[in-house]
Formats: sequence, C-alpha cells, structure tokens
Amino acid sequence: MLENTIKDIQNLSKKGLETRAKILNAAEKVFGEKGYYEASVVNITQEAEVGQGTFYNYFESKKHVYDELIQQYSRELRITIKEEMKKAITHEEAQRYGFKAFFNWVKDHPALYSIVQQAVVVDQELYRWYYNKLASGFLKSLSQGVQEGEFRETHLETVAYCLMSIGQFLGMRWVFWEGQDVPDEVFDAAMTLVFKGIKKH
Amino acid sequence: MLENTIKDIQNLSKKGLETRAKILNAAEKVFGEKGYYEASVVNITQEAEVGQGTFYNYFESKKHVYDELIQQYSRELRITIKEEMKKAITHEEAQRYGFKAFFNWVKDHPALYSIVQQAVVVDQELYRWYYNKLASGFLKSLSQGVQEGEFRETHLETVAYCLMSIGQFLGMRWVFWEGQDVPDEVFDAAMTLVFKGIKKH
Amino acid sequence: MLENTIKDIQNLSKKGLETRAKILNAAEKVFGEKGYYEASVVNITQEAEVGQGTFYNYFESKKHVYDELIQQYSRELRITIKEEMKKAITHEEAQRYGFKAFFNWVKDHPALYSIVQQAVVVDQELYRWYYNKLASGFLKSLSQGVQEGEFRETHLETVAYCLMSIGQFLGMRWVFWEGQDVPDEVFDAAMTLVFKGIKKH
Amino acid sequence: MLENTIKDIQNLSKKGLETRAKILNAAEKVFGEKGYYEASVVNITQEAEVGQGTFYNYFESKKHVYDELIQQYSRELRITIKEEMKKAITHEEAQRYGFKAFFNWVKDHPALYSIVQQAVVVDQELYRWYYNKLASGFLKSLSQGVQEGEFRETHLETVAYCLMSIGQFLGMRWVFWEGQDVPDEVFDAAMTLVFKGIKKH
DNA sequence: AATGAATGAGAGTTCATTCAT
DNA sequence: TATGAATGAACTCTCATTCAT
Repeated sequence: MLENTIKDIQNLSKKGLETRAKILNAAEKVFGEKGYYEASVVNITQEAEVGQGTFYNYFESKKHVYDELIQQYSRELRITIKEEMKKAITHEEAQRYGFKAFFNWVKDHPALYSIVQQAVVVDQELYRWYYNKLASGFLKSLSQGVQEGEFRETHLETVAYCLMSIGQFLGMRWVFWEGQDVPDEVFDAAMTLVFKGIKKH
Repeated sequence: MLENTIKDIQNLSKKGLETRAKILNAAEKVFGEKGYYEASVVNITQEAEVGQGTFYNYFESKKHVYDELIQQYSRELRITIKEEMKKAITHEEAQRYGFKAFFNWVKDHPALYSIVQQAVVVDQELYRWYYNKLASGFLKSLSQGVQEGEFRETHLETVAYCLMSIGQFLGMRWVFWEGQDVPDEVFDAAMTLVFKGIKKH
Repeated sequence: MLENTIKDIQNLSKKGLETRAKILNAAEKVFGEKGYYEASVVNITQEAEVGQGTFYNYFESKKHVYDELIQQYSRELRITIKEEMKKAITHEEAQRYGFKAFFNWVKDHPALYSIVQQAVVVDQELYRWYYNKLASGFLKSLSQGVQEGEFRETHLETVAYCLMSIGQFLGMRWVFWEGQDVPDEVFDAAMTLVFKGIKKH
Repeated sequence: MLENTIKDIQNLSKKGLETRAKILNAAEKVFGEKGYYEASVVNITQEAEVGQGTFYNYFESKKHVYDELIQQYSRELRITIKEEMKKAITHEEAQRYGFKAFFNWVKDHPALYSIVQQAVVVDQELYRWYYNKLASGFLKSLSQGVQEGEFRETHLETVAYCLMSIGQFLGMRWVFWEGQDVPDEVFDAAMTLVFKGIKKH
C-alpha cells in the first residue's frame, strides 16, 4: 500500500522478477568491466536489453543496484566459504579449504570481485562493512581453533585481519590479475607461512 | 620567451612552483576527502584559492594531477621505508622498522593513502604498478635475509605479497579507519605471526 | 527496446522526428544569423525550445548538425535547379532557368546560403565537395549543349566553374546582401555576357 | 598623449616595429593554417617567438590583427594588380594581366587568400567591403574600355562582378586548392569566354 | 509492466585578455 | 619594451533521473 512504485522485491510478478534479475546481471557485468563511475545506466539497460525507464521501476538509483550487488555477493561468498570449511576435519584444513573456496570464487566472479574493490571509492562505509563482515568469519573459525588447542593464543582479531589480507592479495595478484588459479607453490608457501605462525607447535 | 603555457615542471618561476604546489596540495586534500570522481576541478581550485583556469596552466587534466600524486607518494613512501629499515641490524628488525614506517606514513598522509586505494577504480594499471613496486621492495629485503641465513627458503614472491598485504590491511584497519597508531598488541601479534612463519628456527 | 539513445534517423517516433526537425530548423536560423562559431548549442536549443540535453539525443555534436544542413541543402538545391532546367527547350534557356532557380533559392533560404559559405572556415573539405558537386551539374548540362551543337567547343570544366562563380557572386551581391531579386538588367547583362561567350555563333 | 599603451603605429621605436611585424607575419601564417577561430593568440605568439603579453602591446585584440591583415592584403593586392595592368596596351590585355597578377598573388600568399575567405564568417561587413573594393577596380578599368570603344555597352557593375567572380573561383579551384598555376588551357578558355562576351565585335 | 523522449545540473576544459613585474 | 602567470566567462557534452504514454 505504501509503495506503489515497485522496488519492493515482494509483490513482484514472475516476469517482474525476471526483469529485475536481468538488470542485476547486466549491472554486475557492466560495473565489472567499466567500473562504477564509467558505467552509465544506459550501459546497463542496453546490456540488459530493457528500456531506460525500466531500470527505475526496479531500483531507486544507480547506487542502489550497486549496494545490492555487494550485499548479495558478500552473503553468497561467506556462505560458500563456510560450506567448504565444514568439510574439513582439523582447523588448519578448514582454513585451507576456506582460502581455496575464496580463490575459486574470485575466479568465477571476477566482476563481483572488482565491484567490491570499487567500494573503496564508491562507498567507504560499505567497504568497511564488507571487510569487517569477512574478518569476523575468520575470527570465529580461529577462536574455535584456539579453544580446541590447535592454534596458539594470540590477538585473534589481528590474525583474522592478517589471514583475510593474505587471501585478498593473493586472490588479486594471481587470480584476478592473471585470471588463473593460485599456483600450488604459491598456495603452499602462503599456507606454510600462516600455519607456522599460528599453530601451537 | 617561447614557452607560455606551462605544464613543464622545469623552467617554472618561483611563483609558478608555488602555485603548482598549492594546487597539488589542494588536490591531495580534495581527492582524499571526496574521492577522485566526486572531486571536481573547481573543488580543487577553490581549495587552492586560485582561478579555475590556473589549474590547466600546471596540469593537463584532472587525471594528470592524480597520477602525479600517486607517483610522488609511491616514491616518497618507498624512500621513507628504506631509510627506516637501514637503521636495523637484523632483517627481522628491518622488517619491523619497515612496517612501523609504513604505519606512520599512513597516519601522516591519510589522504594519499586513500588516493592510492582509489586507483583500483581510477586506473587499474597504476594500481598494479604501485603494488608491484611495493612488493618488489619487500622481495629484495627478504631475499637478503634468506641469503644471510636469517629467513628460511621459500617462495619469496608469495611471502613478499603476504607481508605487503598484512601491512596494507593493518594500516587500513587501525591507522586509516581509526586514525590512531597500530596498537602494540596488534603490532606484536602480527609480527610474531610473520616471523614465526619465515624465520629459520 | 534496445536503442534508447537515438541519433539514428530511422526508428524515430513521430514525436522524435518533430523534435529533430525543430532542432534542425533552429540550427539553420542560428547558424545563419550568428555564424557557426558564434552560435552555441544553447542558442540552438533555446531557439528550438527544447532542453540542452535534447540536442544530443538527436545529433552527436554541433558539427554534425552543420554537416547535415549542408548536405541536405546541397541535395535540395541541386534537385530544384535540375527540375527547373527540365522545363526549357534550348540549352541556353535551360541555363537561364537554372540561374533563376538558384537566385530564388538563395532568396528563400538566405540562412542556408550563408551556412554553405561558412564551410570555407568550418570544413574546407565539405566546401570543396559542395562546389565540385555543383560544378559537375553545370558541366553535364554544358557538354550536352556542345554535343547538340548549341555551344562551341572549349575547356568545359573551366566554363562550368565560370558559370557557377557568376551565379554565386550575383546571388551574393544582389540576393543575399540586398535581400531582393536579381534586377532584370543585371540578369540580362550577365546572361548576355555568358551566352555571347559560349554560343556557337 | 591620448594613447599611452602603444598600438599606435606612429611613435614606435625600430625594435617595436620589428616586433609588431613579427606578430603580424605569425598571425598571417597561423590564421592561414588553422583558420581564425581555431587559431589562438598563444599559437600566434609562439609562432612569433614573443611572450603572450607582447601581443597586446601592439594589437588591441585578436580581431584587430585580423582586420589589419585583410586591409593590408586588400591594399597590396589592388596595387599589384594595378601595376601589372599598366603594362598593357589594349584593355583586353590589361584585363589578362590583371587576372594573371591575381593568380600569382594567390599562389604567393595562400594564407592571406584563405584569411580573406574567412571573413565570410568572421566579419561579414569586412567581407563585403573587400569585394566591393575589388569590384570597383574592375569597374574602373571596364568603363575606360567602353569609353574608348573597345568593349561594348552593357551594365558594367554586373560585368565587373562577373569578372571578379571568375577570377576568384579559378584562383580558388586551380591555385589555392591545387597549389599550382592556372593551366594555360583554363586561362585561355576563361579569357575567351570573357572577351567574346564583352568585346565590341 | 515497460518504455524512451526530455531534461538540466554540472562536469572538464579552453582561451582572450589583464596586469604586476 | 617585454613578459608569462593568473583569471573567469563561456563552451561542448554527459548522464542520472522523471514522466507521459
């Protein structure tokens, strides 16, 4: 009743949902390729093969699509990583699986990876939110490892940030820039560094 | 005689150099506060207290000032870190001094720190150039440490990227976001992590 | 669907075509009055009573409208002249009709006449193209006159240029400058000059 | 006393006159190459190898140099033609010499030729003045020819404009566009056309 | 639900001209 | 007499957004 111009994902018809999804996918592609500021709404609607006006039936502004992409991405990424980590037995293994999952994600969604990076210019607050959220995932897993005696006691938030940063940069350097998997020797070198640093013995 | 429209840093009068510096400083401030895309040339010239046209006497475009800021920043930062590292005796100490120097730098130049981050959107190539340059600094120092038997043998480029990334994220999290020094417990936790990871014993 | 930003004269709605025409007419008027360089796009959109941005929905740039005006003008003029010449019996008569048609055209479209002249500064190539096109019309008619024995043999391209230039200058001097018809005595004097010059006896 | 900022060609030192001439020559070249509107004052001062400010010591504005060039050109051209025509015996010969002189002039001063053409956009009034002046030269010579019985009676102003226009276009077509002399067959064809048209028998 | 024509605020940039030195 | 640094008005063009259909 309050919102008669759509935008509310609820009461959308099936067709409406499809159109919305087309736009969102187009936005992902276009933002990924051109960057938020170089990308225009027209670019997006053309990519989506819908009219210019249609965009505003589903999103309040260019910024709103961007926000939605990041939030969606963030959620999916964290779920994926968590799922993957569950398969492990030790916490070390879990961390390894987590890294692997992240690298695969970047390889499969380079556009979204880029979009997140762009938040540093587009919306600092969102950027901080994203990394804090990601770090808190690491933190949880780490503190379990400590409780169970697998990792030594230390300032865990710091370590969480360290691990996250390593994942971030290796993903950037080898996966995003080169468009390949992280090479085994790189992965191993990084893991050895990390686990020598945090394991109890 | 001959050259009236400037842009060449050489043969600039004293007054010209001052004006140029005013604009560069203003650009640093404005880009830092508003981000590259939200910042307009007018914002910069107003901050610099010069006329709009004056900007174009000294820089070919908005992008050119930006590039200059990054390159200048990059050079100064690397020199500062190197100077600081020289004061150390062991390589571990050198690395610690390096990190400290970097954190101080971020604290003193938050705007420039932000500007570099923005390159991820503004100019990917510049962004890669910056990090590769920075990483190669770490690499050099590390391989010396290995040669002299202080650090263990490993895939050094990876480790360089890991160290750089840790510095980057801790600097972001504690210095840039909070505007304070990296707390001692954080610094120690990170250094312990790192050196347990790379030292020989 | 698909094409939102226009510029293609095809698939334009009726309203779109109207707007485009309004802009084109306004441009003709404004270029005619102020000249290409003194005329601004704002001048044109104000004359057309549309928003500034609307201009760029229909033309890529100020130069593009200009080109279109010239080409349209050139085509229409040549068709008009040809139509008029067809009504004649002898080739002398045909030439006379052609000149008359040209002078009438200038009287009816002084702005367009001026716009063509401006090409000498705005776009030399276009200027040459226009006059070569016009001269080739004269040439065709002349060589027929020669073949049929009405005109004497001579270097026809030269004569074509001479006739064209006479039309051009009389049109400028009496029609464009004074805003009147070419006076009879002027017309007769010029025609006599010309036909004494080219007729066989 | 009235004018203390120079600009008055009178009380100029020898050096001043030289500087003024340098600027005028540079302006001729630059206007000729780029056209009045595309040419900037900086272009001119750089070509003249003087400072930007120096320009305004000798000319009130960009437009003033332009005016001066045209007037100077017009005067010199008319003198040159007149001198040349004096060498002839018959009036027909005089006209031929006049045309020749004009074509040579265009060949030697293509930049000035172009500058005059540009007046059609830059300053209509100047443009009309120039052509009226030129036509009146033809007129004088023609009416003498009539008085002395060499040319037939006719509407002389018209014929003057016709002759002038022919010279103008042949000069443009063969000399200015092609950068060569008017070919003999073209020259002869044009002269034959003209003199069959105006001579008594 | 879908469209695309219309818009105007605001961007980056140019350049004729001024003026202190 | 010569200079070039400084200026701001004015330009062309872009684009997120609105709205009538």
